[in-house]
Amino acid sequence: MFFLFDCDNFFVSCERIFRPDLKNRPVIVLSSNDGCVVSRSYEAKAIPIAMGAPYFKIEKVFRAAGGTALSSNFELYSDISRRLMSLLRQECGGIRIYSVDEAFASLPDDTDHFRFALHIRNRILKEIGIPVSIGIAPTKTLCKIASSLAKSKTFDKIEILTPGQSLQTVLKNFEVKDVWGVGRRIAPKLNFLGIFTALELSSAPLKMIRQTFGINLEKTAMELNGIPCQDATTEETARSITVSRSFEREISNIGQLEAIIAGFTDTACRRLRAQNAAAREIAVFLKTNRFKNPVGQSGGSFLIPLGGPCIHTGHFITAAKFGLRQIFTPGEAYKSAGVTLQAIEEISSLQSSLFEKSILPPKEQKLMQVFDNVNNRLGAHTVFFAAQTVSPQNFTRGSFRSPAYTTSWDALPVVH
DNA sequence: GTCTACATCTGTC
DNA sequence: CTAACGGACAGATGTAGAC
Repeated sequence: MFFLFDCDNFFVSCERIFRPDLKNRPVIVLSSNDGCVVSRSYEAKAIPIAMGAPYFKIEKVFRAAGGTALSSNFELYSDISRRLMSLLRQECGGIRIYSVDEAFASLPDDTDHFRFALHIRNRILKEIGIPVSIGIAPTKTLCKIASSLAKSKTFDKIEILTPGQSLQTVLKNFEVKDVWGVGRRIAPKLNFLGIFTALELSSAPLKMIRQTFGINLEKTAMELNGIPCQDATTEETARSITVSRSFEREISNIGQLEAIIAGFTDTACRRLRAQNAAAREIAVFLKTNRFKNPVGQSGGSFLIPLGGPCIHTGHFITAAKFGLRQIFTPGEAYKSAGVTLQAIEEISSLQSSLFEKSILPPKEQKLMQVFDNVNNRLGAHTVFFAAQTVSPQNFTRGSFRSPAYTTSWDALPVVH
């Protein structure tokens, strides 16, 4: 059986650990630039505040209801997430992290599933302070449904789904648009074909589903029938690493963009090395404001090969700047930009190719190791590349950010 | 025509 | 006073150019 551990209102729950005064009150967390609502307490959902709503549109009604809005504090959330995942790893063995607040695990049939789930739920609540819902089922797609049922419970928040009559009833009452893997484009098409519920999708002819929608939806349909198509509770290294931001104000200055791109490249490379991995490509992209000009969106992306696996921030910055110049149009005002590292491999499994130049020169490895060590020990930007002359604070907004409670001594509140 | 590389789209949290 | 709409990931798909 698969288990899905899914935190309730994760970002809001993280904030509440250090702000007990926010309990039982409407609280939301905003995306960067305080743009959109990305996490809502139950009280905020009840107002109602929609997921993804632009803050400026709901601010009035939210404040009138006595709500508290916070800027997102990813340093805090990822630290809480790390603790949570290591607890799960300790309890379940191998886990598959699906997002900051979600992980799958697989457990033998002879365990008492409910009892085990309850044990973990209580441990996380007590030791980390976050409420989690747990969905248990023979496939991951059914786990998703189980966990959404668990969330609507008021007590225990654990749901087990096993094939049989009761599962049929659950699927019959579950809208197909809410099934994992069915999004805003596929749902209407399914509806057009007379498929409105998860049960109808599970009993549709597999061949037709495959021909019309592709292999992924076929797998989804099979998983609804209890046939696992996605295995894997094993951890894997990332296939790609992206760092991107939208800016508070639009930017048309190439020099400024270069510095920002260099900064993105630096954080991407640090994440790359933290996984003991190397990348062979970096892609750069620019975007104009899609809300100002919904048609004729300009910008674009450019992919640059490094000529072999690479871990050296300097090489990536040089490549990224080159890529930026390929897509930059003078006079254009850009609203967001980013870089992504691709063709990633674990360093341990690197094979040297006859046609590639020297694989990871030892000097470079040593240099980056020292670079990372200094920054890890003495603080994030103790040493940095000269190309990177701006910090994110200079071009993004976050007016209501909470302190770095778990990662900085200075941020701890003084208790008298 | 078919293959390949690439940008873009789709879906998820 | 006005304007103000995320970020990260995987994987599929559409298409222009190469063969």
